[in-house]
Amino acid sequence: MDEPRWLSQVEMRAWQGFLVASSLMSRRVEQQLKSHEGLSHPQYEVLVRLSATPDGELRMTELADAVLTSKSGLTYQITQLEKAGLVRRRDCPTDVRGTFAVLTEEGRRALHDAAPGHVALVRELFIDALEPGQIALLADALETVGHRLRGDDPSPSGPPVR
Amino acid sequence: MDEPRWLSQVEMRAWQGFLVASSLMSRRVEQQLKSHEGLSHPQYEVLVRLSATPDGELRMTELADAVLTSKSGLTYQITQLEKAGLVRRRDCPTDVRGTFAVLTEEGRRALHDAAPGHVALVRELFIDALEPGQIALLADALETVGHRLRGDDPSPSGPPVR
DNA sequence: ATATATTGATTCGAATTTGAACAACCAAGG
DNA sequence: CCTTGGTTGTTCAAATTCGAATCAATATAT
Repeated sequence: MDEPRWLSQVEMRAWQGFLVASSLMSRRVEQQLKSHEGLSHPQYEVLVRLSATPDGELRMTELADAVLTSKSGLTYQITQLEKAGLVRRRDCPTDVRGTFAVLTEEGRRALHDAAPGHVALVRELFIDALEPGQIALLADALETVGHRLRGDDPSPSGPPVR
Repeated sequence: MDEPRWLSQVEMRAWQGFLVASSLMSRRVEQQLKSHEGLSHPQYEVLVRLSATPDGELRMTELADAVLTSKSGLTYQITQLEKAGLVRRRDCPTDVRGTFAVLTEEGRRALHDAAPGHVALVRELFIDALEPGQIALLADALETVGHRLRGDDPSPSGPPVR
């Protein structure tokens, strides 16, 4: 790492743009959700994931992976959501250690109520700021980056020695 | 807002991709910086901004705006950096209320040491994952989104009446 | 069967973030 | 001059995040 390849101007713009967009978008989404249904963004994501499931339930670890948070972070959020009545915990019948997070009816309603405003904001600040062609390219590019970040990666930087 | 326009599949992919990339990238960068020079990402950004200045100093409010953090958040980080000896505070001569954050020599060295590893990570996970053409498109798209988020916006939704 | 390793979820402490409240101060107009 | 409004940075409490440690239970291997 003696002589690093610095970023070109356009690479810098992309990276800076990414940081700025991430940071500002995150705050706007957070504020919007909090002011509407009193949800945090992580909480909203939890509800979305649960609702996307046939039974409205998911194991804690699976859910933590899905919403990209630590296990302890999810424990905290589920506790909050449980206090709010939007989710409840259910013990796993086949594994005593396991716990399901289950979407309640009230949780489903909260999501139903929060979704339109949330989508409207995302559309206003993100989607509608861009040309349709840009959206498609963004989707591809960001998914590529996501794969590399996840590690389901064809070559992290030269093939793994195995 | 009675009947919201939901996201199309490709719009969903773009948005999800953005969330995933933001979240994972943020964590990776954080870990990398912390393990190398013991800096957090916000702290690194502070050092970068200060070093980009002729005198290596910036008013607190300006700096807070530059690194996209709240004023109180910056106060906290500068205090941390001051404890670490990488930054010091200097009272503004012309405005008693004002404070400059000033990069110390040690701070400059810490940035100098941390930068290569940081850039290498950004390159590995973000830049080098993409084709040059994708980088350029990302740069444009994300800057557009950034402008809208900042509000220096030609049309938040319909041109301003002026 | 029994020892060993792995997994599932929670608890805990430390670090960080935000917005509101605050105190002191500058700037401008009357 | 002096009031009025906006600015500057900090303090404060509350919420949230993470990783390490923990404890129990399960899976695996011998």
